[in-house]
Amino acid sequence: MLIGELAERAGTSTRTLRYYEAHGLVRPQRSANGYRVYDEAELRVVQEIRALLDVGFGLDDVRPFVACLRAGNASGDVCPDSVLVLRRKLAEVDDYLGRLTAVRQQLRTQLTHAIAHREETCPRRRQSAP
Amino acid sequence: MLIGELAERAGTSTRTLRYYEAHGLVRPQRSANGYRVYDEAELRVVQEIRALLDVGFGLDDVRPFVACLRAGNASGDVCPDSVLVLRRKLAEVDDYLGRLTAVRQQLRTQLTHAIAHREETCPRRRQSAP
DNA sequence: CCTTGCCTTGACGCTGACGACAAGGTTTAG
DNA sequence: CTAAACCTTGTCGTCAGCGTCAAGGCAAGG
Repeated sequence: MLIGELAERAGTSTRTLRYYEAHGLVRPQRSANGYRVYDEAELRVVQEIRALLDVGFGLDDVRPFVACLRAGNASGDVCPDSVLVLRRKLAEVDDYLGRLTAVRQQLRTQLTHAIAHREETCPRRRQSAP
Repeated sequence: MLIGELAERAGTSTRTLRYYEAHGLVRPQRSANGYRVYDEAELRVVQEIRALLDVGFGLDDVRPFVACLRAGNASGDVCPDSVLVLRRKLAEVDDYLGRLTAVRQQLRTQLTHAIAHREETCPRRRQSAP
């Protein structure tokens, strides 16, 4: 399988696949003319990468999952290193959820405050709300 | 007040203040020698900008709030344009909260799945958990 | 032979909010 | 006279995950 086919089957671009390779996540063979040749297993790997990136992982976070897949596991998350990353990410998400909730609360407070002061002076505002 | 003093009082850098000016958020006068001269009101403006950026706003979002302050209002969020931005941001935050919650759920699922398959083959793993 | 359609490496662009420098002018204190 | 401590504009670097040319090689069909 050449890079174009893999890109299409994985729903990405060739640029993306070369980028992953440059970062050590995908290792194709090379044919005599220098073309990248991928085997079927790499499709799984690329799909795993895409799924994790979509969820908010970085390329560095993805490495253990790829290694886990390459080690012959059916899914990339059953290895200890992957679990560590999963735990860390879950903690990050929880933390971010907390801060985002606080932000949301502040926004609501500001909104109610703003609406309570609707009648105050505003720039170029002459119409009054019914 | 010169740029250094404002930066210190606002808890930012001079670079930041020049950046805000380049983006039309702060308008200092100039003294004879070309130095930027800020009046007291600009401190409030800069503080408003910082507060909003901390909460996740972009510089473009901040503009209506600054205009509102300049229009003589005690706080920057009481003007209609500011309220629009607040509403939009609240919606964005809500949306992001939803997706983040879904991600969190997926992470938890993956974790339990991974732990359930602890005994499977993993790269360089010889010790068994007690 | 020529075109089409793959593939290769290399290098710049993008987004946002600045940090970090460079090279120089001004003012004040000693 | 000079050093210190301000200030000015300008430009490049940062982080991430690519998009987007550019310039060229290789293979197959007409």
